[in-house]
Amino acid sequence: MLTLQSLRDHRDDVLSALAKRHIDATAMVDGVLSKDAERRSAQTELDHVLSESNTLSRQIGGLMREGKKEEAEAIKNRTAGLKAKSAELKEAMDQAEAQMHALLVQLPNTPADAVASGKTPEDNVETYRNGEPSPAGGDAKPHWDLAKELDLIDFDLGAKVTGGGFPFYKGKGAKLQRGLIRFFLDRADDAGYTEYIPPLMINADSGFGTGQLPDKEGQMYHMPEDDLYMIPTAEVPLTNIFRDVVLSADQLPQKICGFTPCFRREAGSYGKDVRGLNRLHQFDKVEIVQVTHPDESYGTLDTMVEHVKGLLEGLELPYRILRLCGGDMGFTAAMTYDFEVWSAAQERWLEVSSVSNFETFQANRLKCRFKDADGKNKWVHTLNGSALALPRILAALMENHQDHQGIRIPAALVPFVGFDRIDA
RNA sequence: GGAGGUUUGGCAGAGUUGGUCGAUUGCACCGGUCUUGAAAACCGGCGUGCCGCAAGGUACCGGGGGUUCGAAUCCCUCAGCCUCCGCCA
Repeated sequence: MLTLQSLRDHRDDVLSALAKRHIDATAMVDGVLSKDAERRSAQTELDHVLSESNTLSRQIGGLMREGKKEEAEAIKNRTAGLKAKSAELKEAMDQAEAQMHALLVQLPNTPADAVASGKTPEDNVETYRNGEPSPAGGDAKPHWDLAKELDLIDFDLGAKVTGGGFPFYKGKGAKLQRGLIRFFLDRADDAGYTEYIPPLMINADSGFGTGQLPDKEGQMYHMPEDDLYMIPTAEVPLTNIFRDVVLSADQLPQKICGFTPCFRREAGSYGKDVRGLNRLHQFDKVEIVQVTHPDESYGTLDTMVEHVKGLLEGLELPYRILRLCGGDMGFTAAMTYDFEVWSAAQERWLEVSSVSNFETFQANRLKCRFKDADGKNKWVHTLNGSALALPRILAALMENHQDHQGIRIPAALVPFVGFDRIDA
């Protein structure tokens, strides 16, 4: 959530930044500001009334102790009006505050300066490319065919046992999955990230902290009995570690990572984009998260991008990096780099990672601050990235490293999976 | 799931016959005196949000609600933690 302070101090800058998302937030921002002004004036008045009634209460206390009951009673009568008045003002203040908050949570993050204006994925800016997308090879097979022929993944069985989008991985398919997880975790460990195994369900407060709630509850599986949500990404439990926390400056940066399954309802998805491993309700992912000093976050974003590059190069996959334009960026991000791997068999780019800086947007929701050199508590910056999500990587490995006999395992991965080929 | 206990500022830990308690004290931390330097000792400071140019005011003693002129202290409710019992991987 944007900080109230930023709206108060830099209203016009906020509006022009949000314009890069192609939304006109003028009405909402001005609504926030007017509700805020309303709240403040109610509070000022309320504080005066409370001050007066506190004074009277103290007088009554004094008189009671001295046994001057009648004088005390006389003062008591004067408090009734103050009480009614303060209740009224409190109500007005709370209401203005609630209305202000309701508007504020609807505003997406302001894109960073370097983020391009733009509406669609076509407006994203390619910042790096490694390897060239090969032309469609005539006999390159999509991973869903390979998965069946080599008996690595059983989609139908998943559909029977659970439903569409919940595949079974089996045999070498399962081992490949397990090896990839270890490969990603070991690389994160080497890069200094502390590994966590977090809970797979989160409460509503955590959902709010990272921005899934309100409004996006439809994307998460919800257990109404206990009012818990299945995590859509490890970002949620990992980042919420820092909810309601004040860090000391020397505790920054915090670098943590974790492997979890992720659960997404993906309501509204359809068509070829959801074929095979392209879009699942349950998938595995290793997530990296950093909490940094505000001055450091963009440097950190770059190091996280470099980390993911290293993973893809280890897997020998052709990829490109896009800096998302305002219109294509998620609600909570100030800047996002997407990694896409080329699949000749599907003749398209597959998004395999997303690395973002949220600046203070999540910190403000999480109430995560650090104590600065001047002794003041200030918002931290939070960042995260997939490093990496499994299914599309698996798809890309199968599709890019297929030959006529089967699938070749890249050298860097062999120690983790225990074999160097998958053949029929 | 049942019974009981408990929840106070970074930590420890007072305060529950309601009344100058936002809160004693110790530790930690910051500044100063002393010292060649450090330690010790001594002096001072030391929670957070909001309103206010400031002085200052106001709110917060797990969350929410209530009683009262007045609540950390009483009542209701929810949650966390601990102990015992039950059930169970």
